[in-house]
Order: sequence, then structure tokens, then C-alpha cells
Amino acid sequence: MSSITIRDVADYAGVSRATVSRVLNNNPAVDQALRVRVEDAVQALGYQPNRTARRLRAQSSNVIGLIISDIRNPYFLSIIQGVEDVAYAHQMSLILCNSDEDPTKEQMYLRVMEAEHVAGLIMVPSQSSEEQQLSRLKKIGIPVILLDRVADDFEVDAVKVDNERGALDAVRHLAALGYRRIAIITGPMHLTTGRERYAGYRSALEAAGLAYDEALVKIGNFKTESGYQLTRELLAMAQPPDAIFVSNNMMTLGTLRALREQGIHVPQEMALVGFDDMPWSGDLYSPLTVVSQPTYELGQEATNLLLRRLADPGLPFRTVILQTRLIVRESCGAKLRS
Amino acid sequence: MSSITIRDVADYAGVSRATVSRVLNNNPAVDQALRVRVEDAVQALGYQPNRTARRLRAQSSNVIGLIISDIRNPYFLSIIQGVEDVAYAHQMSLILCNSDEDPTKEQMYLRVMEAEHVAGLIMVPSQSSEEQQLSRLKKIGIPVILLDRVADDFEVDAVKVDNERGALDAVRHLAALGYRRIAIITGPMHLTTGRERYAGYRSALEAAGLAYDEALVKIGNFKTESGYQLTRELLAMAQPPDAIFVSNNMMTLGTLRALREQGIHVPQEMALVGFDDMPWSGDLYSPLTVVSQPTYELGQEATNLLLRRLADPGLPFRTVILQTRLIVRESCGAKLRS
DNA sequence: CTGAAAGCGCTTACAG
DNA sequence: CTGAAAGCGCTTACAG
Repeated sequence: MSSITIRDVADYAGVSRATVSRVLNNNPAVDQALRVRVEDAVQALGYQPNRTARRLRAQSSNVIGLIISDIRNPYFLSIIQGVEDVAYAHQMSLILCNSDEDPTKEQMYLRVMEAEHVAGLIMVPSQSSEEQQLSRLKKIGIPVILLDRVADDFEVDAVKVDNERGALDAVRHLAALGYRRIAIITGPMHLTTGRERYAGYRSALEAAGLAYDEALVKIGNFKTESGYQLTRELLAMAQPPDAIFVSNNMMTLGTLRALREQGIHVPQEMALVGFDDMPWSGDLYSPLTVVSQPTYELGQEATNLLLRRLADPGLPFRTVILQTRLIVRESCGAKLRS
Repeated sequence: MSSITIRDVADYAGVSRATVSRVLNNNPAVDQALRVRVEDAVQALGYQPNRTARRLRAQSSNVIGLIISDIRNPYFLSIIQGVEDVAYAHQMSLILCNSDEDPTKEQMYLRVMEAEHVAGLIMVPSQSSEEQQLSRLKKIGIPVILLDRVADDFEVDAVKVDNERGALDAVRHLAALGYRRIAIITGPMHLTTGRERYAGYRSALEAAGLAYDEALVKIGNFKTESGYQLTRELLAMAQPPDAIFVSNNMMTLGTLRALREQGIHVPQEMALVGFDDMPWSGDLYSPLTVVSQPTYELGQEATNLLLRRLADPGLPFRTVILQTRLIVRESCGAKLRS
């Protein structure tokens, strides 16, 4: 074990532990000569401050907690990297937890974060209602940044994407290509992501003068299996849709699978636009036209927000909304007509 | 902040802090009546022990460090989940770091882990030589479990997959289907994964009585771009291969892209087998035949190994080798002939 | 079985 | 500008 402590450094340098501590913390009120002696001692001994002791005493910490809702979803990959990169740049480390969409597990991790005295917390809430989320957060005494699923009027800092606008872009694109019966597979209505993407769908329909047909609205749970099932339901209709907008990456994978199983060609017999891009979305069975979220920036932004909050706890709450981008590949059929 | 300390609980229950501590740590030598009183007090106050203080005093911690080499590779998703699940089951939390294939960053995180006094460390070494890895590890005084890239004779605990056997299965499968000019795109030879998969390729060739042609061996860096480039080189040959074995998921994606760009049909004009499965491998442009690693189990096993090591530091080192599984889909052409 | 006391490795008023 | 001393919230020999 690295059992070299501040005391060893102090002895080696011939100063008090207080002075060593001051040098370590860049306290300007230290004589240059002493500073150099301490730095040499640190170097010579390979000393490394014990973060646990520092945290206990200083009542401050340089670790950030990150709780995400489903580690298996590649959506979170770049988000994690975004968080990690800016945390690293600020010399902070990360504790990552996976709530697995389980409010109980989430609650437990919230307590862990508290017990670990993390400086702050970034979290993607699990699939529970907003009131539940809020009440859970109220219980912990740590700055929290909410990510992805978040109502605009929450009393917390948050980062999200303009879901309604993204969905609107997607469906408008489909309408412009001439599709008339556009279905949506959206997420749970108690999640803002499910609700807002659905709202964008309705706006686009209206703007395009297309009739709203409730039979074309399917509500899934953002998992592959649910995309698969709901697509089968859509295909079994007497009058199936001619296009489908699927509101997240995992469900889109399920939709694609269902379509392929039934031998339905995309986009010739069914157009498809998904939400969320993945590095391999262009390499899928049908290269996916997609509403792309700036995931890396989402992670960066959340971390910046947290850093800002830590620096100045009195600031008013802020919600940062990032824009999506429509990436046109083949599944929407745009290239069929050109 | 949760400023309720062990002292508050002691006062409330009318016992000493030592007794509270004993109850908290399930020390059996506590009178039943006192135990109940303490538990009630904990309950009533909503007390939660400060982990930082405990860690400092007890010189032991319940956090596990996990350093992976590239958070953007979906390969690590299930691994992380495997680690997380068993850690969670044992009430341990995770610090996740991403070395990003950068030995300097890795070195820094190693120091962080040490400074954080994590109980132990699971790591996927970055792309450096084994000696470098070893010497870096020697410097830290924490139990380490190596994952994925690891020589069998390392003086550490390790978990890996039988790379040579996996590659052999893949190439033998190709040979059995009648392909004669089978190329390999492998990883860096200073990584065991690159080396061992290459060795499996050679064994399979030999077993099948196929000539070894150095021109058919390409060495990439496990990233998409390199798979793409090397595939183009392969296609530009006077006498291109009739099948390609690609030794990781990211490079396979690059290969697929290159093939599609050149309008080459898989498997009709070129057969393809990849290493690593992904949940969407069957939904790609050509559903991928693949050597699948038990990633979730890899993560579980690594964590179990660590737990075992923590429980008994004197145990001899152990390397756990898990088997791969060949998943036959369409890219290999097996279904063409049936 | 229980408590008083020391101490884990730091930081930070407080004097000087 | 510097050091002696107290203390962060726990755990753990040591007595009894």
C-alpha cells in the first residue's frame, strides 16, 4: 500500500503538515522556498494525498455520480463519454450506477451517492412519474442534474433535447415524401420523451393536413421487444400504415426485425424513420433515416451545468435544450424518388 | 445535508458510539436489547453511515474500480452490466473510468483508484505492451483483475475468452463451406486478442489443408476505420479473397461498409465472419455470422474473481478462460447452400 | 457484553 | 508566512 502520508512529506521537507497541506492545495500564502522544498519531497517520496481523508475533513469531494437508466442501451455510450471527458478535464472522477429502470434500485443508488458524499449527481431518471422522481430527489442533499427525461418546469437543473421539434421534423419529412398513413410507436406517456415525441407527431400531422387516426398510435416501453410487437400489430391492421415513426433506437431495431420477418421491404413497402442515431445505423438491413440526438454534447452539457452549480450554489435553475438533427438515409424512401 | 452522525444515534439510543458501530457492522457480541434500541434509533433518525469516514478508519472500502479501454465500444456494455450486477448484489459500488486506449490517461486513473482507496480494480488494459502493463500495475497496491486482453502467464488474476479457439471455429467454418482464399483482419500483435485470434486463423488453415498467404493477413487497430481501410486493400488485390474473418466488432462494421460501398454482395460475392456479437448483429445489412463472446459472464466472472481475492488475498493467481460460441447467420453463406 | 479513548490522514481556524 | 492543535465521522484494540 502507498502508506506514505502527509506526515512523511512534512518530515522529509522539514516543515509542518499544515504547510504541506497548503502547498498541496495551492494556498498562495506559502513562502516560495518552502513550497519548493515540499514539492521536492512530494516528488522524492512519490506521495499521493489520501482522497478519503481529504474528503472527510474538507467536506468536499471530487467525484461525480452518474446514474443512468439502462446501461445496455448504446444511446448512453456517448453520453457517458461526454460526462467522463469533461469530468476528467476538471480532475474529477465518476461513479457510474445503473438503475436498470428500477425505482427501488435507483433509490438505493441515490442513498449510496449521498453516503459517498459525491460532489454532485447527474442522472437519467428511471421510468417513474415526475412527482415520484422529484420526491426522491428532495430527500437527498446533493446537487442534481437531470438528463434526457425531464419536464421543462422541474425545480432542478436539466439537459434535454427538443423532443417535440425532433419528432415534428421526422414526421414532416415523411409527409413531404407523400406518405398519408403515418404511424407512431412512442414511449410511455408518463415520460417526457414519450409524451413530447408524440406531441411532435401530432403537430406534424396537423401541419401537413393529415387526419389523425388513433389506430396508428402505439405506445411502447422503449425496448426492442416492444417495437417488435407493436409493429406486428400495425402490420396486422386491415389498413396498415405506409410509414412508421419510431421514437427511440431500441424500438426501431424491433420494428426493423418485424418488418424483415414479414418480408416487407423498407422503404419500398414501408417507410421508416427512427429517433436516435447509432454509429451503425447506416449499416443496418435498411440504412436508417433518423432523428439524431447530440449525445456527446448532452453529456458534456450536463457536466458543465453541474460544475457551474457547484461553483455557485445560489444560481437559479436552468434547463438546457439541445437541438436534434434529421439524418436522411434510405429507410424513409427519400432516395427512391430522386 | 444528512448531518446525522453516529453520535446522534448513540445519544438517541442511550448507548456509546462504539455500540452503534458494532450494531451497524453486525458484530455478534451485542446484547439483543441494545441492538434493537440502536436499530430503532437508526430508523427514527434516518441515519446513514458516512462511508468516507468508515473507509478512512477501517482502511477498507466497498467500491470497485473499473477501467475500460474504450467506452464507445458496445462490446463493453454487457461487461459493465455484468460487473455492476454482481457488485450491486454484494453492496459494492462502481467507479468507472475510460482510459480511451491512452496509457497516460490509464496511468492517471490507476493513481486515482489508489488515492480513492478502492477495494479492488477490474481493468481492460489499454493498447500497450504487456510489460508496460505489468510495470504499471506493480506500482499500485491494490488487487487487480485483468479483463479481455491478457496473457495467460501474467502474475495477476484474469478473465478472458479462448480467442484462439474462437477464431479457429470461425475460420474452420468458412473452410468447411468451401472457401479457399480466406483473409483475416486481426488486431495489433502486441495485444493478446490480436495475436491469439491470428493464431486460431493459422491453425484452422492448417487443419483444413489451405495454403497460408501472407497477403491475406491484415493487421488493424480494432477500430471501424481500420476495418474499412484494410477491406479496401483486400478488394484491390489482383486476386482478392473469397471470405474474410474480421477479429472484432468495430472492424467488422468497417468491413461491411467497404463491401457495401463497392456493391459487393455478402455472402454471394464475399463471405464474412466477425468476432463479437452485438444485439443488432442480426439486423445489419448482412446478418452477421459471428464468434460470440459471453460478455455478461465475463463481467460477472471478473467481479467474482475480485471478491474472492479480497476475501482471501493469499490465494494463488488464477486465469479464467470462457468459451466463445459461433452464431451462424447469413454473412458466411451457410444458408446459401442449404 | 460495553464504553472511554486513540487514531485513520487530512484541513483549517487560531495564534504568533 | 508558519505551526500546534482540534476535529471530520467513523472503528477497534483495550479494559473492565
